[in-house]
Amino acid sequence: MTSEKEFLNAYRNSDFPVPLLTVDSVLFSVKDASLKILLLKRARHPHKSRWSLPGGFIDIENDKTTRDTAIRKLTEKTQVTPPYLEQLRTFSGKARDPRGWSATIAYFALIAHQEANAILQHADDAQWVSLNELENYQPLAFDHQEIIQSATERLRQKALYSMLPVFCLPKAFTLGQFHQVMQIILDKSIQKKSLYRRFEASDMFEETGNSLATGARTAKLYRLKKGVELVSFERNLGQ
Amino acid sequence: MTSEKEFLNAYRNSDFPVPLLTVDSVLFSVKDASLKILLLKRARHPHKSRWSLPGGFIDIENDKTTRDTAIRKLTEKTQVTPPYLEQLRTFSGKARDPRGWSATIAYFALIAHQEANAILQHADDAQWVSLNELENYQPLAFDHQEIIQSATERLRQKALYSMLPVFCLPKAFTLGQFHQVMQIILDKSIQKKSLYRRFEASDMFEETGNSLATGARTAKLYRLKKGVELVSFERNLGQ
DNA sequence: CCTATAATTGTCCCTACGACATTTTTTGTC
DNA sequence: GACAAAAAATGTCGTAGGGACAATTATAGG
Repeated sequence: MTSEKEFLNAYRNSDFPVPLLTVDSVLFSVKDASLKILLLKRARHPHKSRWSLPGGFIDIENDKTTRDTAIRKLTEKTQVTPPYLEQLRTFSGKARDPRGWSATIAYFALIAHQEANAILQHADDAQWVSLNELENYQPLAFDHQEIIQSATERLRQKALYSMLPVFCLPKAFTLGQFHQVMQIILDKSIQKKSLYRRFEASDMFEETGNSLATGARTAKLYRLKKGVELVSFERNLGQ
Repeated sequence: MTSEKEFLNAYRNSDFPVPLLTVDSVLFSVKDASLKILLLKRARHPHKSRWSLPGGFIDIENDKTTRDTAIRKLTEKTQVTPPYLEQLRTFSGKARDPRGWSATIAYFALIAHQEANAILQHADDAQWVSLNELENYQPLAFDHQEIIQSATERLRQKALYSMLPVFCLPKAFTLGQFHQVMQIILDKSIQKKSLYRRFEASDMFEETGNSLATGARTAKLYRLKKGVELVSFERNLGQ
């Protein structure tokens, strides 16, 4: 009968074959009136030079959790940490990676493209790709097509019952901008009045005091209140 | 410049330290008027003899995906595959397992306790534990407490906008039983009328033709229609 | 046949969203 | 400086669907 201490001393992780484990993120943003995601051109095998999601292996020394991995990989490219990041789910299987049985923990994130544009502007191995133009980037690496599909569904679902899309806007934004972003993400028209009612009911925002000339009459600017949680509503928007 | 083929031939998974990867499931059922989960007493190190969720390592040879792993581990104990199984999320980190950096892909499942009782009856290392009595089983192995917490929240949330709890009932069931199960899971009273309206609107069920004497008037028995999907409603139930 | 009890159905209320009209505010033009 | 244009912001009313609870049935057991 061995003690737990003895057991742990004798334990070798690699005594049997283990799956590969990675982390990948779908970073969403709204730009030029369409919903886009960040894609990177793979510099290495496998699937070299295919387009892929930002991600990679866990750094066991430095990543406390896979959330850290996701943030680290996103920050490498954008230089900023996205204001919203949530785990989607894990995709696994024998066939999804030619190196062998693997699993990837997928995250999805939102950011205002203005805040993530620094280097991306001139990189030809990193690009904001509209979901409608994904077909021009096929085949994507691994099962990233499926991950993107799944993340998009989740984003749309959440947009129906929360204010999630504000994280695609800059720190200060107008209701009009929010309305637009919401419509772009959901890909359908939304009643302004319904949205504004929720906006106020959520109690997540405050006026900055300034306003913005969007063309005609100026619009009040709002920002997230400090430390608020994302509120969920009891009903979904829209038809 | 190496080709992908050459790269793959040279590739060794274990050239750098990798995390442990496991799969764990929270199997829910309703029994004796309370929501219970299946716990197993660990037979081995680490955390030997603590109570834990059913789960374990992926069998790279035989599991096509982690869903297979979850089912395999659940079936070992209950001899039946649960009628509902969904991925929750992955829990990871340096500290959650004394063997080292690890991740577990958590699933949650529902089953009618009547259908999973065969062996469990007399096993003293497997037990249906009410969520209210979890404190008597502490400390649970690893971070299983947190996983259970998270799974319970998800189950409750889904119960508010779907018929999910029917999977805790036998193949044929009455509306009264469904109402009870719903109330037990949500831990609050639910309007019968609202539930029945949804039940019909979902169009997921059909009468079996039989009825059941529950005491006074007999109640019609229903069953899931073949091949239906779980319907989601636009609003949440209840205050 | 009568009664108790649970199953099932009926009604009316209330809330939050949909549709769309109206008013307000600002910029720019002549 | 008055007016037109356009988006911002607000008002109003209809409606769907859940909440509350009352009313009606169907059975088992005397």
